[in-house]
Amino acid sequence: MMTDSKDHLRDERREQIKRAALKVFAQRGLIGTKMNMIAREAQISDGLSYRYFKSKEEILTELIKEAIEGSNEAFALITNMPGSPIEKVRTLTNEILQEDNHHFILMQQVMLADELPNEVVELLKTHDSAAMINTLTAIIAKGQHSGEFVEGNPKELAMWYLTSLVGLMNIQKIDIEGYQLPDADFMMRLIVKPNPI
Amino acid sequence: MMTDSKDHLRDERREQIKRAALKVFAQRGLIGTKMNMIAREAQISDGLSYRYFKSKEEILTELIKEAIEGSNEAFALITNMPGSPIEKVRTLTNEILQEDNHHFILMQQVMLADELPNEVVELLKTHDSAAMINTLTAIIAKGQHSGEFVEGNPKELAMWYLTSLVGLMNIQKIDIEGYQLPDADFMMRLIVKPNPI
Amino acid sequence: MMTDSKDHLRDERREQIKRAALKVFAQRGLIGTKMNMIAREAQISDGLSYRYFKSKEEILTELIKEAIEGSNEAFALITNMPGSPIEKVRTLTNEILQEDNHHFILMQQVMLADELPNEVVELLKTHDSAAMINTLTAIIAKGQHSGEFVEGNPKELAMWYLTSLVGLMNIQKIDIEGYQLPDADFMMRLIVKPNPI
Amino acid sequence: MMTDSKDHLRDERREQIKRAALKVFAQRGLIGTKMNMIAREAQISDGLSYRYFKSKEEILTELIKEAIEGSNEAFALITNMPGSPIEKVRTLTNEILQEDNHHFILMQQVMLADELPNEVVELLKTHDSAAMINTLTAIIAKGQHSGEFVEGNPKELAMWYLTSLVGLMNIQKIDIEGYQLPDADFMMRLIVKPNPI
DNA sequence: TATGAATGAGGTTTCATTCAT
DNA sequence: CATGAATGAAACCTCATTCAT
Repeated sequence: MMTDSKDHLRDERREQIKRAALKVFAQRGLIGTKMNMIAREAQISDGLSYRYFKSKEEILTELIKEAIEGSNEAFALITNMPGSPIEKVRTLTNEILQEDNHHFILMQQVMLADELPNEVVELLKTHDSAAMINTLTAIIAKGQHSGEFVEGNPKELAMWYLTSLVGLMNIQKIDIEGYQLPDADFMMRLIVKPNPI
Repeated sequence: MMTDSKDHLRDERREQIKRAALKVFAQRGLIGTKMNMIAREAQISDGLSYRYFKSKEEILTELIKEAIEGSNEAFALITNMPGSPIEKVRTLTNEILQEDNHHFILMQQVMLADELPNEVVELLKTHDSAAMINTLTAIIAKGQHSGEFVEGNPKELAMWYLTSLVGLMNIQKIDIEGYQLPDADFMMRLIVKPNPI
Repeated sequence: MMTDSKDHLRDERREQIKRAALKVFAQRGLIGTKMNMIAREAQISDGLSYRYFKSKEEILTELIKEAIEGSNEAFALITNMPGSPIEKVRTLTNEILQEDNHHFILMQQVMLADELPNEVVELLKTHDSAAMINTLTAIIAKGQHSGEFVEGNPKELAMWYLTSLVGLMNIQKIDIEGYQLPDADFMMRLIVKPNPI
Repeated sequence: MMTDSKDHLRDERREQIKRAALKVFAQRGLIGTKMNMIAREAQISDGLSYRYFKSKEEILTELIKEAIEGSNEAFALITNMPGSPIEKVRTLTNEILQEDNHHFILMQQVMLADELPNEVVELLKTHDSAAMINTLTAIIAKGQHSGEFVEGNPKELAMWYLTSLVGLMNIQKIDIEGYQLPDADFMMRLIVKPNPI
């Protein structure tokens, strides 16, 4: 039907705008991102975004919804996957350390911001960053039992590991000659017990 | 004397405003920081900052000047101090991991920003973030020779270590129940060769 | 009595401030004049003017009152003085062309301004710049009869002469190397019939 | 073509804003002119000027550029034109005494101002108000030789004549019932030797 | 639907006025 | 009385949003 085609086109546009917005939000921050930057990145005119989104706020809200979903999925994945704690942490780490993973940066910016749209605040309650930490805490505790992970308060280890990882993602935006992200095993040295030879 | 007392008061005020501004800049970013936030944080009226600083830009510029000096000092310190590479890295790490160390966060924001005041751009040329990395690279290379540090491209290790550390500082602003920064030795697991038992 | 001495001191201060204000108003215009400029010119602190005048507006109002009085006096003088029309115009011209005659410049600025304090507006009604022109018109008409002045509509001649003169006063503020005001006889060439030889 | 039409519209708007600004600057002075006055005069919203000019300063700078060009042209004109000194001065005088000639008033305000944008200061160096005076001085000297002009220091005569003329332009803004500018020959009485009969 | 010009609320800065010392 | 630091309303400027084409 006609409508389907129309809807399809409309969805394409929305995705195009969201992709552009995510990139700019991640690079410039929530306030540093101007609507005309999003428009330029999406190669559309200044006014067009408003046919697809009510406001800058709405774009942000949708992006955060996706980010939360992505994050929840990532944690569901490692909760449910088979394998040793080390393998689970490696999977999670690789998930986060993707070159084009802007969602985690966005989440971080959102958590740092203080004046958020109400709807975003509501969304964040469904996310409970503590849940992420608790999941990882459980895995680490298990790994400690099996002797794979270093000793220490598992919750603290989880928080330190996650914040290091997310911080690293954030910092990668700085333009340093020849910089590339480390691989998962480098970061995992923080919590994995060294191989006794 | 009168003059001394006046000058003293003036300097106190300037410091008060800079302290407030540093805190807000670190939390909200360069653009996200509004002058009225600085004023509120410093508990003064909106207009008063302008008796002490020509503009928001001038406040930022002074803060960055201090941040660069602090960073340069930290690296000079570990370059000149006696001791093993491990001890040097531990000193540097502790220097960075101070609860109230907003300067590194500010530096990071400055390096991420795209439209900086000219004077700040000039200042940054005197800083050369590469210098920081090179200093650490040399120490790591030496530590690799003496077997203290893990193998791998020393420059890459330096960059990864520094960005993890700075990212961690940045992320600590997020309000997580019971979160405190890790100590130096936790982070140093990233590059220090484990003690063979 | 004590009070007399106090009042005397108070009046001195008021004069000092008014002198300073007149100078600055004439140089910088009504809006261009900042209260701190007046204070600096009067060599007093920023706040002190407010012990002697309710506001910037009040200072201006008093200055204009004086300017109007001065202008009225000048015209009364030439109306009543004995002598030929030429001598009367010369007296008036010299009155205006005084190096330190800021009052005429102030009057002009006031007449150009559009947002004036109400009280000033009231004052201006007592001045009626037309009165000045009418006085001069009468003198010129008389001088035309006696053959001293050039032909033409006497009112127009009066307006042109006065505006040239006042404009000249205004322009003298421009810093031109070696500039000094012309004397009365130069300006009077505009309306005085040349001496037949 | 599309682009041409767009550019054309843009230029029209810029001209509209400049016209409005010139009128207001001439009437209210550099500091007395508020952006909202320009907007109201141009019948546009407060923010729109900023799509066409970076700042109030830029508007002023462009206007001054034009004023300087106009002034330079006027003096080039009389330098190069054939004719007697009297005819040259008449041409110049008529050039200045145009009802809608706000440029000379603007120039005067600029020369009176004390805090000018840097670029304007640079521009003024290309203008050298002394050049204007020197040009006129030369013409007057020549006219004195041929007996057309009155005796006296030609440079002084030039300065007095010009300042009277410009001051007159400035003063015309005052709203006097039935006032109109004099013609060139009236003003030229200041320096032209009277016709002996 | 798509454009980009236009609007106006909000952030930055200035300065008349007040107030603690 | 005198000072100059402090205040806050108003001016300059930016940018999210609307609207004419």
